[in-house]
Amino acid sequence: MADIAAAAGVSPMTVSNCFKSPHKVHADTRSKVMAMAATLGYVPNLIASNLASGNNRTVAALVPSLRNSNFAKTLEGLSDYLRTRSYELLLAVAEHPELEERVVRGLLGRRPAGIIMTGSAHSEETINLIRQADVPVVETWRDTAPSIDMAVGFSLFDAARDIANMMVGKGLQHIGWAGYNDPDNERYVQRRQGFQQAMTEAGLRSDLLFHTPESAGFATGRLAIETLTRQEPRLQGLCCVTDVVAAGALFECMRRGWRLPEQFSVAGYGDYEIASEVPPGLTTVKTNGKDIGRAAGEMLVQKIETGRVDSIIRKVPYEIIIRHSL
Amino acid sequence: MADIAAAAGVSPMTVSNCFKSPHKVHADTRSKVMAMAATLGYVPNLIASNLASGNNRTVAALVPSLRNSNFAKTLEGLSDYLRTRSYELLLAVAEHPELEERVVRGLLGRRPAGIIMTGSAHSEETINLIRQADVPVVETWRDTAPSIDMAVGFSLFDAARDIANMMVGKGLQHIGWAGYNDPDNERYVQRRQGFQQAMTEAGLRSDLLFHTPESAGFATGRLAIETLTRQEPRLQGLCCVTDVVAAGALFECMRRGWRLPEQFSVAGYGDYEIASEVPPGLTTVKTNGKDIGRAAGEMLVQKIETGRVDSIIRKVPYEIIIRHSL
DNA sequence: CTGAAAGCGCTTACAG
DNA sequence: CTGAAAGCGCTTACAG
Repeated sequence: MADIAAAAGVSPMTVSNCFKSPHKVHADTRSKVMAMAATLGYVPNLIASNLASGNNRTVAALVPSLRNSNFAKTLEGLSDYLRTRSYELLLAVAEHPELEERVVRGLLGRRPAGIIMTGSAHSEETINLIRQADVPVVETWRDTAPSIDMAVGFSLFDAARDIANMMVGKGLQHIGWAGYNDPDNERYVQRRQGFQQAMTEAGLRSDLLFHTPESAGFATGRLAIETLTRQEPRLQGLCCVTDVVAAGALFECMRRGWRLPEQFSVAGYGDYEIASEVPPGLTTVKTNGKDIGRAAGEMLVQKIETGRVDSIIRKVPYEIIIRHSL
Repeated sequence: MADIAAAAGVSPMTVSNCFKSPHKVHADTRSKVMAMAATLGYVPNLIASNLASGNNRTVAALVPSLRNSNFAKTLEGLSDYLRTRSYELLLAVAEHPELEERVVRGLLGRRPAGIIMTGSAHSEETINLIRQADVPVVETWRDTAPSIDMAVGFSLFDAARDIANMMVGKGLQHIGWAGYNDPDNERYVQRRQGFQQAMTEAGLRSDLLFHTPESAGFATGRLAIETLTRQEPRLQGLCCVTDVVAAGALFECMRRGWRLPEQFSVAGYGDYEIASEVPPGLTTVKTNGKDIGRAAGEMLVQKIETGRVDSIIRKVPYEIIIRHSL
């Protein structure tokens, strides 16, 4: 900045004003300064600006994984919104909860204006660390009382119960669950509980459960059919924790030559792209990750800029998409 | 920092040393300072540190999309590596090339120690902007001469030619291509050209091409079969720009009751999870996005810290995975 | 081993 | 409309 001030024959203060409050400076000097800045390829140093002004237009996001397309969509929705508000995104991926504290410490050191957290249970230390930093936080994919500050999402429990109820409504009597067995992941636990609730309410067995680690992906659906049909040969349908698992189940049905939905029913979760393309089309819960990301950005920026927010919890709708697997 | 210096009865300089060069300070004063820091919940302000020391442990990454699982994997590999080296990741998603310059300006303002760019053609302005900033840059998913500084990837052309050659080797005479028609995306163009090269070398038609926008996803495979079989009823195989397209083609084959590979062959690209699960198993090119991300991180950090790098271009291997679709 | 001085590149709050 | 002074929270390069 000093360079361009010298080159343009003005004070650094005037250069600063050209960028921050252009109306405060005479058009002639402004154009001289801007021309100089352009030829020197000057880009204002935002970190010096942050330090001096005390406001940092960056938002930190903590996600457990980028593989998960829900989180990828959330991040895209967030990123799109932040760009419109000229905030930058500082991203940290912490697969293991043990890494979390160290990672959060790294983020906090950059003094972000706000933090977005996604999924997973958070440790006591992490939560304390963030509380002490006294920075706005929104937890995504959550509609229950936020553990720190704000939350945005929908009830995973309700969504799973709704689609399981659809299976009950079709008259199925023997319905299994194919899920992932990560106990740290409360989102998976909530879905399974929603399924079980629906079964219990209908007076059906709620213990036809099959779980694998999340890494199994498509294979989970196949293995669930193999295992649960041995356990209950009258099995008529499978309710799945994600569309990936459901697609795996559908592939297994194809291999076995089962006709859907006459001989067997499958329900998914997520409405991923594959849901509409895999024959015969997957009936599933549509969850809008991008909307969650945008809503999280809106809440966070509102809190950062005004100090308050309309509501501590924001709900984003989900819907059941009916196709032909059920 | 001043607070904890006062509370511990030492100078700010000593507090700074406790964090940066713990060996330089007496164990007793150090433990007193650290205890004070812990009770006050002090996290060093890295942005002030950056400004004073002139080195900023953050790396900026520019990606066109997070939906693309190749890029998500690259980012994960990069993020994992950067964490081990205590660098933070500043992420920007710029779908449209027009946004690129503005986004890059935002990143540069944060004075990152290095930049990772992914995919897409970059505009002249963007390239000049980055050159002027004089910061190390690695372009990923590219094995040709870097447009700015360094590159890591493999030949998308070679990989596509190799798998197309496998189809030729099976004796197929009428082979089509199903791709995406984004001319800005040189990665898609290179794959199509690899396919065409193989066809030309084998003396076969290289003009059985079908394209849709990338957003069509699975549908592209289905539409390609519908369109190309009308154009060439003897069509025996389809070479696809990604596994998603190939899976869409496979679903269409199932709907038509075609047996693979006897009646029809399909080749994919990417070895996504779906490739191994969709019946009858997709023969495809395995590309390791995570390795590319890690290699990009290694090159960049080496350049940042030593000022030089072993090689300006690094190749990451790909391989053909043989299953039953071909 | 400890700390006083100067400065990183900006901005805030003024005075002219 | 323009700019001199002081300061953001650290670090560098020293002196003690």
